Amino acid sequence: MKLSLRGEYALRAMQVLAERHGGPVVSIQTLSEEQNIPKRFLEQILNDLKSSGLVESRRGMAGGYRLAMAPAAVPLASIIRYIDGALSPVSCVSERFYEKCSCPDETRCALRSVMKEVRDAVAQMMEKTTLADLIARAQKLRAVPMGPMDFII
Amino acid sequence: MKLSLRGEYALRAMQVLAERHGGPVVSIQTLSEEQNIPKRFLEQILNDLKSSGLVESRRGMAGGYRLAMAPAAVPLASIIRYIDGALSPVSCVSERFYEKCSCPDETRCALRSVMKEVRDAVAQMMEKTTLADLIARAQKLRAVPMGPMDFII
DNA sequence: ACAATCTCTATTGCATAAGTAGGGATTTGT
DNA sequence: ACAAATCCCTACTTATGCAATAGAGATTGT
Repeated sequence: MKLSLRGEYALRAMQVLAERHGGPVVSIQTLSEEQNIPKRFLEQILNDLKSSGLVESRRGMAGGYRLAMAPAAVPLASIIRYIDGALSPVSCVSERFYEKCSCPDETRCALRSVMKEVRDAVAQMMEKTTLADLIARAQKLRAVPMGPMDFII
Repeated sequence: MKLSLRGEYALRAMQVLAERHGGPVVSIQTLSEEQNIPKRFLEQILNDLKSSGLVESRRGMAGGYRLAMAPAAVPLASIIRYIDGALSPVSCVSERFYEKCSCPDETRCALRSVMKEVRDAVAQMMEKTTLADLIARAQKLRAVPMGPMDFII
């Protein structure tokens, strides 16, 4: 039930790009250092994201990456789907990555109906949360930076 | 974001065992045929489930497996967690399989707070749904066997 | 020209998943 | 007692995908 590291890196990089949206492009170097992501690996991931149309790049000395659209227009689901594939726990309930499963009767499969609800919950969450929401959350978290336990010393 | 095949097989086998709860034990052979699961692979899985205490076995000629407890006492979450591990999309939000992540500040990570909500949604669903619920669903699905489109011809 | 960047393809190493195999132990039916 | 069907256990194989690394090329600003 896990996201790949690749997917996690993609989300984190995209969040940084979203925070700097409007400013100059951000280099892999910067993203890599800021988020502790292996540079060469991140390079691949950003290349994929570029193919997806979610980011644009600028080459050369002052090159780097930026979002291809406004943060509010990019749901997390798009990023994950492009990098990792299905959001569904089993592919027989996936809308975009459907594959037949080996169970005797898919139409009457009780497990399938449960998994469909899980899928819907996850998809709805990932669909409605955009990079802009991520930025808003980050701001709130900065405002109340510490958990309750951190005041003990 | 996917369940392993191993996990899916486990759930399907457990569902059959739940349906036959109270009756005689069910052999691997039967489970394998009924659910189209490779026999030898299923054998391993059932062995694992036995170690977890969720099923009991009986050896010998009329041997097989049965649930170790009532279907209503077995949430899907227990099965998945035992076979596949965490329900969380990233391990830094997992309650039982927590691992530190590589992001600069976990306590203020916006992505993490989103993932935590996803985790909670999935966990709640898997926790509240038991094998007994699965049986109930299966009965409802048998009562209304076909989807609307199936009436066209 | 040069340096910093992105671009593209390939390769490697590693872990895990999925499935297979063989032989042993236990129970039942005859 | 014996055979047949089953579970039990360990090991092995094979495939797949993930994570990371490598090298050579293209683009841009100075």
